[in-house]
Amino acid sequence: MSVCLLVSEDDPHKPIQLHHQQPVTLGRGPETKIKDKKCSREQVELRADCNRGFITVKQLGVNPTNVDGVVVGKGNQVSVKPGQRLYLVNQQYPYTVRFTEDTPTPRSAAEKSKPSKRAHRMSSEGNGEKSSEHHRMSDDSPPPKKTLPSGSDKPESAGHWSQGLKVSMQDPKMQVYKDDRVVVIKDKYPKARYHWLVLPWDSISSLKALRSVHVELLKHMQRVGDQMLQQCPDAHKLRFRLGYHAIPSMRYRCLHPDWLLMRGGRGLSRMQCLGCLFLFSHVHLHVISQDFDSPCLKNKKHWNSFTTDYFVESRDVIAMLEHDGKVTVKEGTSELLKLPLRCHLCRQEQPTIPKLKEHLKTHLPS
DNA sequence: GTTCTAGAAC
DNA sequence: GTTCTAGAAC
Repeated sequence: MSVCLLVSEDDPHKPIQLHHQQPVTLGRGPETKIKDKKCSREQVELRADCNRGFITVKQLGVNPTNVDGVVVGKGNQVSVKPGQRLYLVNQQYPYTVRFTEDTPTPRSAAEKSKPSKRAHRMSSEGNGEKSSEHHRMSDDSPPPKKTLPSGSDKPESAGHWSQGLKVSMQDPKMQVYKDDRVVVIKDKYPKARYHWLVLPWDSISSLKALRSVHVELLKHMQRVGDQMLQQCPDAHKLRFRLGYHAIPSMRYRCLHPDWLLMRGGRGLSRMQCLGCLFLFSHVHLHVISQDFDSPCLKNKKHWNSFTTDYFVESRDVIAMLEHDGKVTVKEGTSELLKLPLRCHLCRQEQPTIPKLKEHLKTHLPS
């Protein structure tokens, strides 16, 4: 496993080593050589995710900690990746993070005993939870733990400012399946009788970001999707499709409560907060029954995103990746969302959504 | 008058 | 992504 180094930019002291998922509190003191009273002795809590290559920074002190000029805010938490600059307090004391291969430095007892493997969760978030080790699907798990609906896991604090896909995927109540690589959740707004999302723990921002190295993961996602059908009581009478939206639809929206303060007049839109952007941009496989019998299917965009080439079959994505090493999305794909409403089964055009819904009933299995 | 959509706001 | 709503369509 790699290690994380926090490198001081202006008054160089030895880089501070952060171990995977071990919280470290930093502030005024001999370790940073910061004497500025504006900086609390416990200014920030840092936690590195050495597998994914970022750290989370929680501001503990009263005065502002910044990441690239954006205020974190007391009690809030953001992620910092290599290339970003963390200012401990008041735009001063810049640090960057670097991930390097393991050094001979003695490792913690917790880490010594285990082989290097991926972690199975995103960084922990939230309201001052001290440790999530007990319910993290941890590195030292015996062979991939595969579970169907698990009520036993302790819910992880969702964090007061983030919501959406990431929270759903980490909330055990939402999970219908999980293993060491993926988690399956029910879509919060299902567009059919059965609508699951298969999400990799490793965040991939969009189809564009996929490369050959992802082939195995995508094949696994498809297998897991197929597994969902096998345990679906209506699988024999409903048709299903497994695929991706050509352009990711899960929007990332900054939900920091003090977003206005963070903007600091820099014109940062709610859609551009780096911490949130990272958390919300996430490729997901739709496993959806073809009845489209759902009150959540409300408009043309919903319909066309599942019934035109905007919806790319999982096997096509995998084939493209194997053949070309990447996935290309045809120009004009977003225009497909505006096409007239056409029944996916008999191709009959329907004037409105309510009429389409009436029509779909004629195709439902008796 | 009601139904429905598209676009803005979130 | 959802919700809200003005105004188009009927």
